[in-house]
This record gives sequence, structure tokens and C-alpha cells, in this order.
Amino acid sequence: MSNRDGGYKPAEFEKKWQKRWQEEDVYKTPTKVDPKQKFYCLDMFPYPSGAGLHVGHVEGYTATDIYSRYMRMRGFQVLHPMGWDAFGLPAENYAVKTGIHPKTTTEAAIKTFTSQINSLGLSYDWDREIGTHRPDYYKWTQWFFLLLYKKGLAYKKTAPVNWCPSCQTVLANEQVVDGKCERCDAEVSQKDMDQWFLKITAYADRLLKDLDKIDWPESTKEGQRNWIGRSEGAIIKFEIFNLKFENSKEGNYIEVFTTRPDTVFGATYLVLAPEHPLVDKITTNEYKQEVKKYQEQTKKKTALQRSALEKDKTGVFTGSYAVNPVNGKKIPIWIADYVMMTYGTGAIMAVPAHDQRDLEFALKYGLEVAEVVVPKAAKYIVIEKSLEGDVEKLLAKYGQVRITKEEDDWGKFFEVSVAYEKEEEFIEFLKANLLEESDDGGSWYADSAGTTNKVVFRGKVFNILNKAGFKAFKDYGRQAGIPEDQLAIEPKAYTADGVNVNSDFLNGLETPKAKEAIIKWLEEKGLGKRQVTYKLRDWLISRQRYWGAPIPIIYCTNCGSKDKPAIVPVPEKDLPVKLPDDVDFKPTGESPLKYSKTFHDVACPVCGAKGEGVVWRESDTMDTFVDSSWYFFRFTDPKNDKEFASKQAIKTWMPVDLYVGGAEHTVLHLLYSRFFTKVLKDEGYIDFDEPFMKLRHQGLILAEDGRKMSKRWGNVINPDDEVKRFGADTVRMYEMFMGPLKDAKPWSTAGERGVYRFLRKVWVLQDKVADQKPSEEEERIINKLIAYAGKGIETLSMNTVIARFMEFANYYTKQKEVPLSVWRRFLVIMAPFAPHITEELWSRVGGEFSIHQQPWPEYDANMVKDEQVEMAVAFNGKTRGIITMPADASEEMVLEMVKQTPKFDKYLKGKVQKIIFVKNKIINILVE
RNA sequence: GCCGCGGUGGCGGAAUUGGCAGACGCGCAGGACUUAAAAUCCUGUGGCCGUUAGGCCGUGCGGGUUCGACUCCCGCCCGCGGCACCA
Repeated sequence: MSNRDGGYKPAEFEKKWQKRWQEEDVYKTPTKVDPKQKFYCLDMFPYPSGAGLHVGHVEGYTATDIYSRYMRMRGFQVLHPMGWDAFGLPAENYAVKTGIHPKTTTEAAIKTFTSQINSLGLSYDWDREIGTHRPDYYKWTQWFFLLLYKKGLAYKKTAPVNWCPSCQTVLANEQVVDGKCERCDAEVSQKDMDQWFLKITAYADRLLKDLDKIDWPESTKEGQRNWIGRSEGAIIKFEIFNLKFENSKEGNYIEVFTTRPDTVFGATYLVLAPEHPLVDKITTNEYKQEVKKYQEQTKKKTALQRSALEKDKTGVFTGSYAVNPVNGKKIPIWIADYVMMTYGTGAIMAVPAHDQRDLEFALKYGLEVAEVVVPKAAKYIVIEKSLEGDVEKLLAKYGQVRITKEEDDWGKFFEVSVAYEKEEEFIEFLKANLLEESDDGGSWYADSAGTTNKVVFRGKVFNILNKAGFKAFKDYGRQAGIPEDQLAIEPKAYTADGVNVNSDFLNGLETPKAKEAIIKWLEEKGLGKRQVTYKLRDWLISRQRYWGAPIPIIYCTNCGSKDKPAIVPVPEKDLPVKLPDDVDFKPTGESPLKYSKTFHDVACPVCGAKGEGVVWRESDTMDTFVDSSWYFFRFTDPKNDKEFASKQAIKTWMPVDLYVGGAEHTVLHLLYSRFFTKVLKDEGYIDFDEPFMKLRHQGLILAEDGRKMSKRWGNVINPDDEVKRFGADTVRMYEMFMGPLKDAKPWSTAGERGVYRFLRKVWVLQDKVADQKPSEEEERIINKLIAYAGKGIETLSMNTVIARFMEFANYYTKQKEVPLSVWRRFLVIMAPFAPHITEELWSRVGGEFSIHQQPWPEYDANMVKDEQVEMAVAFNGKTRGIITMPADASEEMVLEMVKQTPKFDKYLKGKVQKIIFVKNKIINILVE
């Protein structure tokens, strides 16, 4: 670093201690575990990429390292393991380019990661290391697949799937971001393929409900809730007019899903997704051609085109009609791609008055708009000059009156909130009493100001129209102080709750009640039923790639038939189904395994048949998220070759007490892991149903220029370089000092140097250590620090703990001597943060190896309390000075002290009205 | 559009239940050491006024509650993240 480094040369001792910690198994997981004293502290295991460890990894790993060390010192038995999420595309893509086997590159990357992790002094128990690409691991991944298969939770079906043309594989819905491949950004297309799925939808409700019982960041829970997307509503059957299907079992009706069954009287047409199976049957000859054309167009559209960017609604009429079950009206049936086959029933009843999308569609194609819900109270604006007499008083009869604008040319502007049941009466009153009335809106103005019936259509769009049939004009609106956007010309559907109108037996009911009433009615008549629907879909796990765990399935034409080979699960005793080596990595759209001779050379486990084209293995591999959905169980018993983990080991360690990792796994990994855990619970393997009790995310570390770190910008900070420059302790502590764990924050080499300076300051302090009794003040200082550090670690506020360490060092830099007992305690509590320097300094004052096996020091609660406190003295709420008082001084004592302090004299001249006194904090004296 | 999170000095960020806003670090300025620079150490550092004492302003904006508001309430603005034709 420099020639005057105060003798602090981390390079001289960090390696030495790292070696000794490993040799003496300092971080070995205890075998005797008291269930009340266990602590499972987990990091999200990394994908061992060729780029090596990133500073972002270091941040999360250091936080859990500090926590683990602290818990060990507190006497807990800690499980703090590390492993590798080693299957995945990058290694395979590299193999395609270079021909080097993914296993070779992966193992090399693991070596690099391991040595980098060790160079940071992280306290993992390497005896428990796992790698998802190793047969002794993926044997159990395959076992999980078979478990799911046996329970009917893994199934194969032909379905439209997301296909990434660049990765040459299918993707899970979760891996498609904005219609593009999450990994390579290529546009994803739809393709029909025969694929394996896991039935995560069977757990949708529990995955949603159980979020309430775990301590996770709200944003993450919300992300999962969103993804699961539960909505309550109803399925309603619409009979198809004048059409009977030949096969009567299918019935002659269309089922739609809606969250607003209360608006069924406003349903003026139906829309089916273009892929809906009934489309062909209901399309009349006249419209066949057009419908076909539209279906083909839809198919060609990518997910991207069909969603976000394609805002303009399109569709075609099928020529058929349905009957609205509540009012018998004949309504047209359309197809349109704004309705998705994958959600609900793939068909909707369109209620244009109360759904924005339906409204846009209806307006475009001239379909009827029927209003059936109105706001409980509509807001009308009336100008003073338009009525005779005391206008405010007159209006007050019809609802709450508010003045929106004082005087202007028109007089005052009144806003009246008129309850729906008084509206007619109100309009009659206006008609009868308005002084003027003209076509352009006359002298009064009626509108909704945001909450109401801004939209009334009869196939025609008006600017804004009110109930009475008077046009409202923007100018008046502006004068009335109505925000510009509420005067918008674009028609807006009224989608909020309100009160039913034009709805026969639902009239007058408020939305929640109307929903209940209509569902009851539908169920009684057999025309529909209550229904809960989820956005969550089954998890597609087949991947047409090599570097993953093979799906343990064999196809046998002997057990089945040539056309329909039987699906035979590989018997458990034959696991693992190993990845063969005789493969060509070139992606072809089919798994490279397909062409491996050795791989397919297998006899049917059921009938024993053999031979090419007779019996063969499933050649797809599993999504790597399957590997990571259960790895936290494996850590509890990583070498078990009889079970994925023994019941005993799981009982001992699970669930995970603290889990730290990036927020990018909000839906994928975290949701899948919860799913697997729940399946295990149901199958009796475990007795809990949430894997991660407490979850925290580390924020993104940005480059010094405030941008994301990227090779492209050349602004990447490599942890290795930093360790070389400043030592591991500096890097660890700096990353903790940057700010709150969860926040995104930019790197600062200058800031890092500040932490280095602090450590050097600590190093230099060793020369002042003297075997003497600490003063009471010194006892207070160290006791407070112990208390603060413990609490700070528990809340993961490492940055503030380090600030206190700095204050400690600053204090003793100014003192002549550091009492040995204070010094020793200081080293122990700083050891979790800076394991190397503390171990070195510890050994230099005769501490026994290792400092990391010392107990966390006790503190005396009395010592943590100050005996002298500084109190603020305020007059009329303004702080005017500080006085030092003994702790817990009474109001009288404090007041006396204030009176005796000359500088407060000038504030005490007036008569004292009142005194507010807060013990140890403030005295606020109110004077005249 | 919807949901979630956030907005405090030149910068990263502190601030139990409402009770001294700006801890700690960076940067900057001045000083010590040095032939000099670097490194190190010391002092100062929210803004404005004032020689000092001290005063006024100040936690995105506008209101409110309170003796007292970064903190609580109402109404906005801006930024970040997620979701998004989900019926």
C-alpha cells in the first residue's frame, strides 16, 4: 500500500490464518445439535461462471458470514454451507464454441470460486459442498422428479410453449421477460411441443396464503402474489343461439370467466380467444374465411406483439350469437386476440361500459354499450348564476355541496355529490329551474369530476355527457378547476365499484352485494358458479439441452404401441440416469442427448424389451431451477446416498433461519422452492411447509460512475484486485460499510481506502495496549459497543456497527493506553467483520486460537446506560442549548439547572406557561 | 395503468416509541511533518447573516395534527424496481 502503513500488512498474515482455519476445522458444522440452539444461515448458491466471483456475491456472503460467526460466538450450532448451481447454458454454449466439455469448464470455475471465497476468509464448512452437476446430487434431482411423477404432479403434454430460437430450447413462462428470452434477449415465439410440466398450480392457493407467515421483504411477497395472480369471480354459461352441437355432451354453451358477474346485464357481446376450441364449431359459413385468416395472423404474432406493444384491438365476428342468460338478449360472438386462451376459460363476456378493453373494442366495431353500474354518488358542478335564490341551499337538498371556485364571471362554482337514488330527482330539478339552457351546455355544467358517469354511449362518443343529456364543455370544466386530464375526450369505462342500475333484480345493490346475489342466482339456475382463477401456470421443465439433469423416463413401444409408446419411469434403483459423454454439443432444437448411442442403450424396466426405435430414454433435461428447488435440503446431509437427506438431518437443521440473496429471484427460485417444500410436507417427508423463514436481499453494487458494472463499460470491480490492494478485511468491511444491505449503492475506491485507514488505525493501537484496569468511562464505552454490535448484526445494519467501531478507534487514538481487557473484547466483537486482523492481534496479546471460537462477550445493562446525559433545552419549541444532567434527572432538577444557567436568562423573562419534560431527552419551556 | 420501495449536506449514508437533524466515512479547506511530493497526523466543514456572542433558514413540494414532525395524517411531484390486454 504505502511505505508508511503503520506496519499493517494484511498480505503477511491473511493467508496464514486462512490456512490454519481450514486445517483445524474451525468452521466445521457441529454434529451435536440442540434444536433450540441451531441456526441455518444460507446464501443463494452461485452459478460458477467463468467470470469469477463478483463484488455483489461478496456483499451477500460477507453479511451471512458475519451473522454466522456472531451466532457461533453466541453459542449456536450453525450450518453455513456453500455449493454450486452448476448446470446451465453458459457452460454449454461455451462448449458449442470451443468443444471443451462443460464439466471441464465448470469444475475449473468452481476451483476459482473456491479460492476466491477462501481468500475473503468466509467461514463455510467445505465438507458440505455440493454441485448440482455431480451425479451424486442429480440422482436426487431425478428422484424428486419421480416423486412428483408418482403423485401426478409431473405430466407430459403437447402445448404451445415459449421457444427461444437463439438458445434452441423452450422456456418457462417465468423466463420470458417482455416477450424476450431472459438469458439472451432473443424474441420468444410460440410453438406446439410435447413437454414435461410440474403441476405447481395445484399449490397456488397455499403458495399465496403461506406468504403471510414468513418474514420476507414486502416487495418480494408482493411479487409472488402478483405472479400467482388470484382472482375471485364466476363462470357463467352463455347458450349459443340456434346452434346445437352434434355431440350433445359438450353442451351448446360457452363458458366465460369474469371477476365482475354483477355486470352481466351489461354484457353485450362475447369474445373467444382465437385458439378457443369452439371457434370452428360456431363460425358460420359466411364468416369462415375471415375467421381462419384472423386465427393464422394471431399464430404468427410473437408474444411480444400480442401483448404490450400491440395496444390496438382487433377481432372478427364469427357470425354466431349467444344468449345473455339474465335478460335473454341475443348478443354477437367475436374472436379477438386480446383474449388469452391461457387464462380463465379463454372466453369472456364483454361489458364495454365497465371494462376499458371491452369499451375500446366495442367503439371500434360499433358494438352496443350498456351501462349497469353507476357511482354511489355522482358529482355535478353547478354555476351560481344558473339558478335563482340561495343556490347553495337549493343544491344542499340533493347532496353534499362543496365550493370548488370562488367568484368569477360565472359566480361561484358548486360541486354537488348526488347519491344515485336522488339523481333523477336532481336532474328534474335542474331542468325545471335552470335560468338558461342552450345547446352548447348552457349556463350550467354537469360532469363527473373523475368519479362518475363520464361515459355514456349510444354507439357514439361525446366529449363528456351527463345524465340529463346536456353536453359539458371543456371550457367550463377548466373554469371550474377540474384537472385537464379529467376532461379528456377519450372514453373511459367506469370500472370501480358502485350501484347496479338497468339490472332487473340487481338494481340498487352495491357491487359486493350484487356479486353475491348474481352468483347465488346463477348457481340456483345452473347457469354458472363461483370460481377462483390464477394467473400462475404449470411449470414447464423440459429443456432441449445437454448440460442439465436428464429426465428419468424411458419410452417403450412394447409396453405401449408404435404410435403411443408407454411412459415408464426409471426405477429408483437405477438412478442416477447419467449424462453420457458421446455427444455433439451443437444445438439443433433437439437435445444433444437424442443422438447419444450409449444414452439410449437401455432395456425397458417393465417388459425388458430393447433396441433402437423400440425402447429409448427421454432425451430432454430439466430446467436448472429444478436443481435449485431443493439444494437447501441437501446441505443438511450432503453425502447421503440412501435419501436426498435423512429425516433426522432435516429435522435438525431445517427450515433455513436466514436466507440472503439477490432480489432477481423473487418469483422463480423462491416460488419453486416453496412448491417443492410443500410437496415434501404433503408426502410426509417433513413437518413444515415453508423453507425460508427469514429472507433478505442484497442490493445491486453499482460502479463508481453510478452505472451498472459491465464489461462493456469497463467499470467492473474485481474482488481479487481489491483483496490484493487492501486485504480481505478491508474489502469485507468496506462492502458492509457502504450502506444498508438491501440498497443499491455505487462503489467508491476512496471510501474503501477510508476503511483501510480505519483498520490501520486499529493495527497501530496495539502498541498502546497495557495490562491495566479500565476506567469506568472505558467500561461504559466497551459495554455499549458490545451491546450495539450484537443488535446491529441481528438487524443486519452492519454499516452502523462499523461506524461505532470507528468511533472506538478514534477515541483510543487520542488516549495514551488501551486497557488489555477492553482491547480483547473489542477484538472479539470485531472478529466477525474482520476475521484476519483480529485473529492476528488476538494472538499477539496471548489470545488462544482461535478468536473465532471465543464466546461473544457479555455486557452489563447498567453500563450501557449513560450516567450523564445531554439534554436539549427548548423554549417555545426551539432548541436553545444543551445541558449535561445526571441520568434520569427529575423535571425539577432540570428546571433548576436551566434557571441557573445564565445563557438561558434571556428566554426566561416572560411568564412560564407550561413545561414539557421528557426524561433524558428534552425540556421544552413555553413562555409568553 | 396497477403494485411495491424510496427522496436527508458536494457524495455514500446516520437518527428506539415524534424529542439536539446530518453519527461514521468520503471529498474539500487550513495547519503540522517534509528540500518537495506522496503518505501520515491535527483542526474545520449543511446554507445564509454576524468579528464574537448569537440569529435566521433547512430532511422532494403544498397543507394539517402537536409544546415539538425526517418520523404521524391528507393532497401532490420526482426517481427506482416489479407486473401488465389476466377479463
